[in-house]
Amino acid sequence: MVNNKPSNASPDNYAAQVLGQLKQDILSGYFQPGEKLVMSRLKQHYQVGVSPLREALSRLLVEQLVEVENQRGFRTCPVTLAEMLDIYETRAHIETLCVGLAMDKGDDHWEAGIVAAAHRLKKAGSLADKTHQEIQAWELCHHEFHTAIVSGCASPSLLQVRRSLYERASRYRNLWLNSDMAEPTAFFANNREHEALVEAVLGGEKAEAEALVHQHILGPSQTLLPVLER
Amino acid sequence: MVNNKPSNASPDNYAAQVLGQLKQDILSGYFQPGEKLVMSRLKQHYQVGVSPLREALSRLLVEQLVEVENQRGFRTCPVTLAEMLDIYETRAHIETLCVGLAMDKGDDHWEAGIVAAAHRLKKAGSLADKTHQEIQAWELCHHEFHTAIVSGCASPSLLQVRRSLYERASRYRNLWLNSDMAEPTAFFANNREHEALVEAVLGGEKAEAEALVHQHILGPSQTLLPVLER
DNA sequence: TTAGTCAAAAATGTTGACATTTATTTGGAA
DNA sequence: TTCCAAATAAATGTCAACATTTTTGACTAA
Repeated sequence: MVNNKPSNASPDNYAAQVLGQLKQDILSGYFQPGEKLVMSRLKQHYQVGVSPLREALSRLLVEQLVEVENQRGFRTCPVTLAEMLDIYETRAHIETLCVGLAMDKGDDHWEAGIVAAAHRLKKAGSLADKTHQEIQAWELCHHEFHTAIVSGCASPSLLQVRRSLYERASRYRNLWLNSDMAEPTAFFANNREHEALVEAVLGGEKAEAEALVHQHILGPSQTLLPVLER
Repeated sequence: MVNNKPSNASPDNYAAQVLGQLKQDILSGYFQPGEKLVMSRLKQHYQVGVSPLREALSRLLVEQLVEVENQRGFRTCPVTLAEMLDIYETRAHIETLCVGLAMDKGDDHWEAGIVAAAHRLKKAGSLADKTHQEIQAWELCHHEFHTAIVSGCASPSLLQVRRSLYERASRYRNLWLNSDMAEPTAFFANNREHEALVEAVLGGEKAEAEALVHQHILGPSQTLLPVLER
């Protein structure tokens, strides 16, 4: 457990701590799709006992990153083309819904947040010739940009749905980024799309904004196809 | 654990078994909102040990039915007016989205399923003068009716979102049903609404169907207000 | 080479014990 | 009566041990 013994100074018990690590290792591709998660190996790798591991895996079960079979233990969920397409389509619908509601409810403060996030995204530069780490950093900035836009929908339950779907989609994105066929600039939109979206959102052109964001989310799924077809 | 020892004949371990019971007891109101879930008492009540209980509670954590604080254990999530309204609004949006997509994608087989479910709902009769058990049975039939309609959207991830929200909303509905102010006929729509919805869906009137179902889901939330305001 | 059986090894899921933390109670001082 | 500190009781989270189940490997027969 990286010698990070739970104490009063730490708000997380072992289960909560190892959850983050397990999730990261699944989403990043360290554990392969369908891989058996053997307790003895996890114990060694994460330096934590069976009970906290089982608790963390129980949470990942609900988040659909692992599956379990009685007496046969846990394994990472498989990845499939059908699921990837489904997740991306659902994400596009949800994002569109969020943007529309945000535009209905948003105020000046919300608009300022968008402008700031758009600025940061622009400063994050182009994706050409970036390392894997840099691409992940860029994507974080990109995600925060979109999060700023949808934050105006002011619906905790809807935003939670959005977060969960984003996470599940990130596994597919990483699977592709880790492959030898990844070309980041083919997946991630250039800055013109972002500017057009900001313009539509701030200009109150709801139908335009919705169409733009729907395509913005759904479009890149086509790029992921090849990694799931072989 | 009702002497139901896990065996090869049973696909569920203790954690999976007690999960169902715990969830039922939270959603039905046996555990009050904000109630501390004390392990020693749960052990006695469910006749199962700490580990399976913690695993089950870890799953309920993700499903937002319980919350946890390190070293202070688990407790049921509070219920709030704001959350109830948010959940119902999100449900209305999601249901509308599902219906719209189902109408885009549905086929004859899907339509037959709707007609059959509508028939069963009609045979389930009126809600006047029904016992608590009978109301729950009616609601199950009602839910299956709506599920038949949305099933045509053919999106597993979107339907999972729908199921999760329905579950969270059911806690609020039960809270109200258990109160001394419940009048079921005030909450549950009469059969005319259902017939109108079926007519719009099967007639391909998408905008009409979407408007009807949106109101159908969102409307009853007003009835729940009083139980959360005191 | 394939299929089946059996034994050994590995893995799973659970329990009771226990160190630690939190909550409650008791007693004393102001 | 209220507040605070200390003691006690209760609760939490984790672990090693272990019964049970599954998997693997070896062997034999066809």
